[in-house]
Amino acid sequence: MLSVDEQMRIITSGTAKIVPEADLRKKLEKGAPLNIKLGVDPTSPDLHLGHAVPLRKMRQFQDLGHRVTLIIGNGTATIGDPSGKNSTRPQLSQEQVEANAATYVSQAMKILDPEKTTIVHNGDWMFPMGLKELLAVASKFTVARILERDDFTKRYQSQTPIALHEFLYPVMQAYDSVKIEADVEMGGTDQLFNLLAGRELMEKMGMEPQIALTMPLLEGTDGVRKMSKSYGNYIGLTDAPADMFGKTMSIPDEMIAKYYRLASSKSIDEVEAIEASLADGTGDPYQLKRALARDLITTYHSAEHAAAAEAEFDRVFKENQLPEDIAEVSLDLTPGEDGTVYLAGLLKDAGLAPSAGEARRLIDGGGVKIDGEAVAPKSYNIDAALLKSGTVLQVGKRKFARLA
RNA sequence: GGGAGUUUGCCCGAGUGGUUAAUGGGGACGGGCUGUAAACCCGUUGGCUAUGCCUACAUAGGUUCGAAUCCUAUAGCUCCCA
Repeated sequence: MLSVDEQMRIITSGTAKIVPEADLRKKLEKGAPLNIKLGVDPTSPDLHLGHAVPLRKMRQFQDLGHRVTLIIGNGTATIGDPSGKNSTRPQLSQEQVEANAATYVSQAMKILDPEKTTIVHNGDWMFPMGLKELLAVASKFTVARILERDDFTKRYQSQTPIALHEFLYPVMQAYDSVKIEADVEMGGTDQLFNLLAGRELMEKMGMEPQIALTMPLLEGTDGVRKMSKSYGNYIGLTDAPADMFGKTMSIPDEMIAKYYRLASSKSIDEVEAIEASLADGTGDPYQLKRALARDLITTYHSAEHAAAAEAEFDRVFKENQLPEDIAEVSLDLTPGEDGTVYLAGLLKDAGLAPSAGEARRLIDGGGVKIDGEAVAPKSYNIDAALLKSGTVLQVGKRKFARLA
């Protein structure tokens, strides 16, 4: 094991908050491997880069010789985490949760070291709990304490409903820490309250409290809101290499350093060199972004996929060539009596536009191309001869379809 | 249990009987410039083979020549009292 100082340097890098930092040092000084906890709610079947942030940190812990306990929140997911939400989350069925959990684990293992990872389901102890046990735990918290939580305060003040069961979420998450005897619990900054609840509960139940370690939230590809599937600004860990490349290229320059630090496989020293080069202007943001995209694809797919995705990107966006793989669509091209076909309808049927009306607007806006040629405004009905097998319809820069 | 208020398009938010899918902003999308970045400029933002037709301002009825706007009931939400 590395020295405590060296461990601290690696562990603290990129973190948002460690509460309390001094106690983390004390735990490390004992020399025994620590038990690092991360609870994940399998509310959606796949992970995105934002989820990868704490996983990356945990991997660093593992590389330092510590152990990780990954808690699949099949129990807590039935409550729905109120964190960062201004409304009650929908409660999920057990089947959905189980299915999601399976893919969740396989994706997490692309980052974590399986040898040093224990996976547990908190439903295993949550569901069999009787009212007696629940009350014993819940009685350790006061309503005032739970209401302190920012999300609840805001919702209460903005007259947004808070359902009673939502109060149980931090309580049950805290209980997880007791059950697995966590030394450190990881989470995003929005998890701080939940993590501190764990500290409190452990202490009240006569245990050494865990350390709360939060990671900054990673903003999505818009660079503004946190990465989230519901905002549509996410880079999914299972995204196809081409998508992963494109999405990475679309992040704002200001986010490059953060993405490297929180989500890439680069070491702390490498990240710091990149940060410095961006700060003094010697680093080319465009090239750094490309390199970042390659790094991500290499992690979640392979180096070969990364190279292929990059080549494809250049082909489509630098040279304005057609992509290699274009989905084929079978459309009814039967011309009307005047020898024309309804282009707006075709675009809709091909899935390139949500409605024929939208397709018309796209045509008028110059966003529709046939074999690379822009279609003139108002050409909703076009000569049937223009469309034959192999013809490529394009909407915007990235939506293509080839006629079967 | 009683009372008051509120409910508009993806989101916020104008609009209190009378041309009009309904001001404005955000977001999103398309075009230009670029590096699928930012900034900036332009356009679009209910459906429909469309100089028109249909559906829309929580839901269902009603008043009226005419309703997002008035009335009634129902539902959701919020607050106050108990």
